[in-house]
Amino acid sequence: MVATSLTIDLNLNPLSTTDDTPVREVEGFFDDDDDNSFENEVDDRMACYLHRKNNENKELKEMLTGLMDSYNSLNTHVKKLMQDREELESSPKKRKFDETVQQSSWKRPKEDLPLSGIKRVYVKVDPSDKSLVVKDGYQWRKYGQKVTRDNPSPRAYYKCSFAPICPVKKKVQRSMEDDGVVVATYEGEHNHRSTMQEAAYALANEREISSSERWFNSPKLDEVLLEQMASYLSKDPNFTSEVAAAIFSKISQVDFFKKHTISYFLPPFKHAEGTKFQSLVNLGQPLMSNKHTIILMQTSQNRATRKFMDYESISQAMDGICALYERKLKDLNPAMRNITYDIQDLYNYIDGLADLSALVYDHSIQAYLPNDRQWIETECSIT
DNA sequence: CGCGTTTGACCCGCGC
DNA sequence: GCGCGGGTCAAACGCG
Repeated sequence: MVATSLTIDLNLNPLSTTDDTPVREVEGFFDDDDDNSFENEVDDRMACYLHRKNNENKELKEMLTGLMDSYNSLNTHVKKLMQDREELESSPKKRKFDETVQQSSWKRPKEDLPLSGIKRVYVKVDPSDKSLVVKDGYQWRKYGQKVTRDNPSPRAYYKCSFAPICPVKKKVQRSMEDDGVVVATYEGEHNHRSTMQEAAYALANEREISSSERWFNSPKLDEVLLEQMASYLSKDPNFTSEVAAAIFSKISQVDFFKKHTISYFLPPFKHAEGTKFQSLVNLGQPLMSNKHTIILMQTSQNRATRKFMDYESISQAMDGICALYERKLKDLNPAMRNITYDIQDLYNYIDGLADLSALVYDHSIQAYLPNDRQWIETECSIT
């Protein structure tokens, strides 16, 4: 399993992580029998590299567990506050009314909600926005609106757009206590994925299948996903837990030997609106002391040869470029068992590309800064 | 023209 | 049985 993962999934060229010499040995080209000391050295480096990745993965898991704990405690606290507030504000006269209507699903006490498959969600909204729309990742069809006796604000009734296949309904009404809060009550469980989950699954599948390379003209799932996450996270506190849970569950499934771990699920992309999402992303920063780097490459004049790769650090990006060059060498010289090259050969390869640039994430300004091929060549010589 | 929203009519359960 | 109130239906409406 380990060996398989290394062979198939690692594009990092671990050999180079501690290699200061400009002369490189192309991976897989040395003979199995003729250089055991070199192999041992490689094994050591592999083990060291894997150990580092393992530790990194542990840190990621700890971070996400911490995130979940923080969220859960905060959620509990908020629920308690809301409950206290409701109890405080209900007068003896009103209490009689509440006791009556509690028999309906709408006024059922929160403690009973989980038991009856009813979930209530408080969502912060713009007080001037009267639309009663709560974005939660699912598509809804409004089928009614009523003014209720206890609340001057109308109550909107929605069915899941997959009805009658999906039985879920929701009611949305502005909170009586706070004009800036709407209360969404959900009945039933969806028997399908949300649009958010669809995007996440598609993204995860795409990543697992295509590894590190993607075409420019592929669907912009990242952007869709990020926009949706940002939107939902900024409006629906419950969705935060779902996203966090989804991320945690996905991370747990990812083989830690694969290089695409947290950077794939929490890429440090800047988002103009998603402040809450941004804060979630920032939680990953201690693990992102490396600068996330995107390599943009066009190997020939044909625009179809455009592609991009992303890496967790500049050095890994440089390794990625070297690995591409080494693959090209291997393709050009299939009969040769050993191929060596020096840094000038690599420069020639870089210069021969139709286009090459690197976008390096700068944490201080939370944006990517472009770098030309001259800069890449310099970095290659350092790495 | 299709699809989602609006809105008045209707249904139903509950309390009196 | 009647009235009340929440929930649902479906025709009308409006928008892209």
